[in-house]
Amino acid sequence: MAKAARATRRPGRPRREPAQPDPDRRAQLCSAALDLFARDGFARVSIKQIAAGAGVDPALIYYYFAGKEDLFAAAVGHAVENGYAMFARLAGDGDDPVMTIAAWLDAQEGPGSTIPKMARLGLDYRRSGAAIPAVDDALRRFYDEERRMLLRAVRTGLARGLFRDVAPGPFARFVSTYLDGVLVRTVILDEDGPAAVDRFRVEVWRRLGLQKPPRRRKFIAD
Amino acid sequence: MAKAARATRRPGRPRREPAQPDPDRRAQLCSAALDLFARDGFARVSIKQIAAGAGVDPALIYYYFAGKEDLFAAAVGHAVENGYAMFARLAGDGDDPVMTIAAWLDAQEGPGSTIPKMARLGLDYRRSGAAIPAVDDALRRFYDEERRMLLRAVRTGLARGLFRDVAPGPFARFVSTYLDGVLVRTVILDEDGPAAVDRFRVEVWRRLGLQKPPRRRKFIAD
DNA sequence: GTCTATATGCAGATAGAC
DNA sequence: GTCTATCTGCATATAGAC
Repeated sequence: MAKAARATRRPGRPRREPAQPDPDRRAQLCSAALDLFARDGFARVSIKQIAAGAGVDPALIYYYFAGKEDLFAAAVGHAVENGYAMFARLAGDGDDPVMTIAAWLDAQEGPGSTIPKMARLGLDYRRSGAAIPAVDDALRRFYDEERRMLLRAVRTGLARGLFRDVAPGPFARFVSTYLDGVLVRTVILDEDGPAAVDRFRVEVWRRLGLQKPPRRRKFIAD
Repeated sequence: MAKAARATRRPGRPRREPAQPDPDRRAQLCSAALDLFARDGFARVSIKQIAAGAGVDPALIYYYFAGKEDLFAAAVGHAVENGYAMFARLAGDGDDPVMTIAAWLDAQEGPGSTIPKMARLGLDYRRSGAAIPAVDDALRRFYDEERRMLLRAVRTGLARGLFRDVAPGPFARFVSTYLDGVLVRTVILDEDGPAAVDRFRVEVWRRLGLQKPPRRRKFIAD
């Protein structure tokens, strides 16, 4: 730590992170790291594994990142970007609140989806005891954005008279929380995640005063 | 298991696990390990930490257990024993289904409670990719027993005409799943767990057709 | 930018004294 | 039973060649 004043950014000597070597490679490493971190947890994943997953040498990781923690933070940031793009796609999908909510429910499952990945990353990170401001921010922003998208869909549906009267805030919280519970049961008890989401979809539709939920969409949100 | 004819258990030479040195110490080690595994996860906890937590030398762990995994399995088994005792206490508590369910809800929060501990252990274990039959069985038995206790309480309440008509199976699953979701939100978003449980209690009481939920009990189930 | 070679440290595990 | 001393291996991380 160069005490502060000016010393933090010497022009001539490029520092580890600020230099922009190969953005594609960086993204590739983030993506490989993200998959492994989300699946096995920070402590169980080695730099070697991540490098192997990306098809490069372990030492290269240290060219792009200051260390394992820095890579983790970057991977979480990468996931948040994915999430933002997904939420935008869901919300903009014809601006139909019913379809938005249906597509969001469909995005809850499958190991490739960003939503369960973020939940796993977040659980693991919180339990690590580590405090990385960039990760704290990223997690908060992700869940804030998800909530905003949901609230907007519910309010739009209410305004158009599509939904029975529900309180958007509590409703959004209820639905999000339940789906996190589904994730837990799926992991711990090896239950059928998609089936659990399907059952819940019926409950959600009932609460919104809608008819039978639409057939499961083929559309992969993520 | 002494399945294999005789070879597994030579009488003269005491093997690592079958010997029964000091049951109290063994339980103490399980308990210390349980707390740490549940809090930080298997991979982040070192034998050294566990020994320090129990106030003994790390080498002693290997006198009582065959290794870290064996200790983990024993700790999970220990937690299941705690859980059984707790469920029995909840169910036998005056045989009042309303109080049983209320006490069970109260037991959902607090890091000392076995229920969230089991959830954390289970999540961590499943993600580790390890396959330890003893742990698989223990997890299944814990959740089976919890479910049995819940179902019994609901059915008793229905039989006595205390509850509005609900389907016991789906209801039990719904409540358990939601509470797992509360755990996740509590950990990831640092939400107020007890407050979330209190809110949910209102919803549960409404579904059961009961009046205002009772005040939070002082009784610590665990 | 990417790799080879290597330093360093710590965690799991064992042998053996007491 | 419990501890001291120690071995082993792997993971993070760096130095430097290409």
